Amino acid sequence: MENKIELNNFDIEQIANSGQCFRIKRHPEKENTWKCVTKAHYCEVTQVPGEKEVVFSCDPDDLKRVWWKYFDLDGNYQKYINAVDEEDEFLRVAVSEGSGIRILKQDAWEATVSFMISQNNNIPRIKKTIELMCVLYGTRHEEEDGTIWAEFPTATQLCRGNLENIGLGYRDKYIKMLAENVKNREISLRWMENKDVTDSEAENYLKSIYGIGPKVANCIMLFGLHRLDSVPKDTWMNKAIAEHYNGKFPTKRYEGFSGVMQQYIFYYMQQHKQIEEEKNRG
DNA sequence: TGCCAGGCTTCAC
DNA sequence: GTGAAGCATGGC
Repeated sequence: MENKIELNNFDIEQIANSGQCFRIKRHPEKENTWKCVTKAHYCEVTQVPGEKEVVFSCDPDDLKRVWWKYFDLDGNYQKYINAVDEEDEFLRVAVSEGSGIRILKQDAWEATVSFMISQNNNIPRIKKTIELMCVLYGTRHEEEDGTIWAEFPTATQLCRGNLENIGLGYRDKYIKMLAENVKNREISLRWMENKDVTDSEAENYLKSIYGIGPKVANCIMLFGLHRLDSVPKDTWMNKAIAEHYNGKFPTKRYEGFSGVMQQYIFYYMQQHKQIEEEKNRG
């Protein structure tokens, strides 16, 4: 079963490389194809770079129920792009280079653990560690064609596993405590999915968790709770804000979706970091 | 090889 | 409330 649809402002490669998720992987054999997992669902997404046509390998029901929401396909990203300040040359370029990015609606639990791991860490290593965690402790599945994949481990599964020596470094104690507290229901992430909960209430609750500070809290809010006004400030965002915004990003101007603008900037910074490194290598 | 990474906790002040 | 040290470890 297969679904072929045309999408605007959707680029699976940009999404995979935008640093908001760590489990979308390029298929090693199928051209222009990416392997995606969320909760207990697996899908292969195929798109020729620059083309609007996108093929989802899942059945139509899963596309509608699961992946449509995951990729935020009801979101009007052209509206966000049109809102960019014309005089903001930096943001205009960043948006034009990452116009296929969408803010994924990831599972809140997975986002919380993933971004806890991400602190003071590099993206290749984050991906590797999360993959190992999934393979070791997550529920495994096999597709009809033999593809094997694993769910992100639940809190209970993580409590059963050994979290040392899988590359977590000093963060293992944060994950261990979080998993135990979620398992014992002393910490709950679901209540923050309620729209009546304000962003600052969610942020303060997240920051009260051992191992979560302002940056990780905002990542969880943006990528796991789809609170689009959250702006995570990591070393790259801080660099961009210092160089182009005199130390203060105009969140007010982009009220309601400033986190989307943040993502265009983060992606731009990542892309140009790579370009600079390649230049330096010759 | 040494510096850096989608930072946080702890402690001094 | 602010500032600085310490943290594990792989990527480059």
